[in-house]
Amino acid sequence: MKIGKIKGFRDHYPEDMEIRNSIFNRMTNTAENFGYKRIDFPSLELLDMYKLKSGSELVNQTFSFTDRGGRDVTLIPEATPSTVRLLTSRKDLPRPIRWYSFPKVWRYEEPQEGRFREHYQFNSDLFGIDSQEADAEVVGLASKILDTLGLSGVYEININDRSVMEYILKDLDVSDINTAFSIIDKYRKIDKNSFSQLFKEIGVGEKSIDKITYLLSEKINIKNLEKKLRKTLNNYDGIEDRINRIKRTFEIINYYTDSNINYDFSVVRGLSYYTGIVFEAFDIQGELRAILGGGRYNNLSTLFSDEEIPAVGFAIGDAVIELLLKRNNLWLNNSLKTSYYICSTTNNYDYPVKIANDIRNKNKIALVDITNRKLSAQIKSASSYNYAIIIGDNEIKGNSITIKNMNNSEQKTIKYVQFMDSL
RNA sequence: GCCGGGGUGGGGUAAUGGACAUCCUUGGGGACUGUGGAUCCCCGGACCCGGGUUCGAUUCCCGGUCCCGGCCCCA
Repeated sequence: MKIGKIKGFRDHYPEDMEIRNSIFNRMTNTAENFGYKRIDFPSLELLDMYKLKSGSELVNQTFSFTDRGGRDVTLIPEATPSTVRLLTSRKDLPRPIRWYSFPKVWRYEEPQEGRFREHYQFNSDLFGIDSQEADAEVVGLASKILDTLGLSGVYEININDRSVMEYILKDLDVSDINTAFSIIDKYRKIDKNSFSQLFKEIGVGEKSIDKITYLLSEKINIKNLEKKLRKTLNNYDGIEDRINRIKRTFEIINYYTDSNINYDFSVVRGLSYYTGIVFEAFDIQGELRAILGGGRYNNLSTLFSDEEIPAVGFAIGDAVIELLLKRNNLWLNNSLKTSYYICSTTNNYDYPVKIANDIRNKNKIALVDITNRKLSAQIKSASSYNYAIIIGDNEIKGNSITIKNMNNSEQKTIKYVQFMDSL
């Protein structure tokens, strides 16, 4: 009987993993170049960790079960709570703290384009500083990662601020802020009438709805942010400091990337724990769901400890990135390691094994064909490597190797010491 | 959880209520006893699962499952 795999889960074969590794390495390497240190944590956590955070229907969207000890546990649906748990468990860490992680995360939802039940998620966070510099650094790292993957010009980042939105909504006499956020989150998915209707249902007047719609109607250049708010709000002065900070944040982000950065009032993110800046990256053509998302969550730490630790971070799932890279012909292996496939026409492998070892000591790829097949079959196997090295009685006697470049078929026999010196 | 479209060797496909299920490709081997990606030959490998209708089902019907996509939700 054939055993299939579980819905929404993926297998990855070598030809896929080579590229995946190469892409993932570029992402982590960029984070390390920013001074971020890697952490890791269990794939299984207590369900309470997520109940604390939001409660609601979250539990239905996780892979959860009761273990043999009667504990309710879940495969982690996101990295942030675990990251904050690690943070609050160590009081001795010098701040600011820059961490990244690259776990698999799980969500029990119907698979669709760019979404699986298991996926890799790159996360990075900056703890201990609540400032425009910290906000800009994290947005900057996010864009730098996309730039490093070759996506410059293909994406844009849309930024908003939860505290600004809260101020605006209060200024416009909206009382049910949380529901208002979830309506705003739907803005780009539903038509204007339904949008207005939802706001009416929570008792928002038509004038306010018009103003909200006016703000959300388009992504704007940061230069126009103040003007637009002055025109809309009953009282602008109370938000002035916050707007100035955002303007500064945008200025600093310009030092990290040339990509388009917009202010977009419709970006609020689904998570309830965000307190300041929130941002998402999208492909310019708007064909895919968000490439990455993040924001500031200053009070999440209070779920685990008494101390409030400022935090700002973001996450990138591998699924949408993969789609986007493939659409732009960037899903490529950029590993530069040279590879050698050693063919042997004798069944004495002493010399080939020694050669392979020496090559590996030079940090290059080498493997020995130990099949005893005829040479033509071995050469065929070698065709996916950079070089074939042929070893027979002649080479053994002469302390030499015959090396064939598999790209242009050029072949020569040289002394072994000469070959090693050339590596 | 809901809706739509799908499921034939590893990948891509053809046909069929009835006999050994088609072709391409990949893989293994050979023609070629020390030279690959050409050609030719040989070999291996498939009807998603269960039930129903039928003398007989890969084919028709129902259910399930998985895949693709959409909704809900979004970490």
